[in-house]
Amino acid sequence: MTDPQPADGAADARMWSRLNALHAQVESRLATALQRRHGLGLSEYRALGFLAEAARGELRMQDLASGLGLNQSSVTRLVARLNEAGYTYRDLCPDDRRGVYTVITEEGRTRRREARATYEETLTAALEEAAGATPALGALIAGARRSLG
Amino acid sequence: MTDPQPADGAADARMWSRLNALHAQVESRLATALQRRHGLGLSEYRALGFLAEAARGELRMQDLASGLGLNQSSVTRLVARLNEAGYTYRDLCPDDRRGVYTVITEEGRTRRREARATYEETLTAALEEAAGATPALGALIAGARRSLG
DNA sequence: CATGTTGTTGCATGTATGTGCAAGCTCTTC
DNA sequence: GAAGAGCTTGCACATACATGCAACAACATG
Repeated sequence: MTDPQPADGAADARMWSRLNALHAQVESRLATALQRRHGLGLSEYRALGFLAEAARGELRMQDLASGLGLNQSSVTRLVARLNEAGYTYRDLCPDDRRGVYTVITEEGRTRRREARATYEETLTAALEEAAGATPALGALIAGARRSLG
Repeated sequence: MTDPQPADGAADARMWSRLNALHAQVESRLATALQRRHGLGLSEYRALGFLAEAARGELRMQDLASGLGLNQSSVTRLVARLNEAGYTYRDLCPDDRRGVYTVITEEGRTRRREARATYEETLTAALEEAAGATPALGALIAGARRSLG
């Protein structure tokens, strides 16, 4: 089929600008809610999520980095914060002593479970609000739910 | 009409995660391209865009801040960088001496015009690539172009 | 084999930048 | 003046980039 809306630089820029505004607004609300209600940063919450869903609750730094879209040094410090909070601990890789596993603790799982409710409620509310405020965004969000939900 | 994909926390979270990955990847490519080819940060490029399209090429700090999604202090420093580069200059508000206008210079407009090509090409390329790599993202991007382009 | 060489991988650390928050300064308004 | 608005500055933090170190891998040489 022919593309009904072919790629166009200026149009893409306008579209991306809108998407950007939506992204910034939603992420900001998520960050504020998590920080205020659970003392967790957004990257920290997402890291706990990845760990909680990984096999045996552990991941190597590198896998965490790619999952979070952060670079390796950021993850080093992120995990240091999680360790200090008691949500994770380090475990050496037995077969490759260069490797380090970060393992989520029970306390970490609990924290994540609690925060998850906040995250999902805030997210849905923020999306609904944005959709209500701007019809075009409403269409976009509905489409995203259809294709990515 | 009934909503074909009603709001659902877990589904929204999955959707947002995907959107997030797309956002991070595209923004990162834009930032790298602008920095390497024009020595401009993403916020700086966007600030030049807002200024270039504003009436008389000038905006108050506050308006710039809300347009960029940054707070006042960040804009103070952002504008300081643009001023140092010669892309903007300050102009006092004649009727309210608390206010400060940031005005784009000819050099700033030129820089922005040059960088705009890079920005739009990189953006379209990144979107096409993401769309090609993940069918669901392709559908989302097509939908976004339809509703926001 | 054993050993040395070279290059790569996984992570940590130093440094710089961009940003947010809170306090402060100047100016306006009442 | 007192209160508030607009902007700047001091400080703290999260992140990116460059570098360093230790462990591994592949290969050559004896």
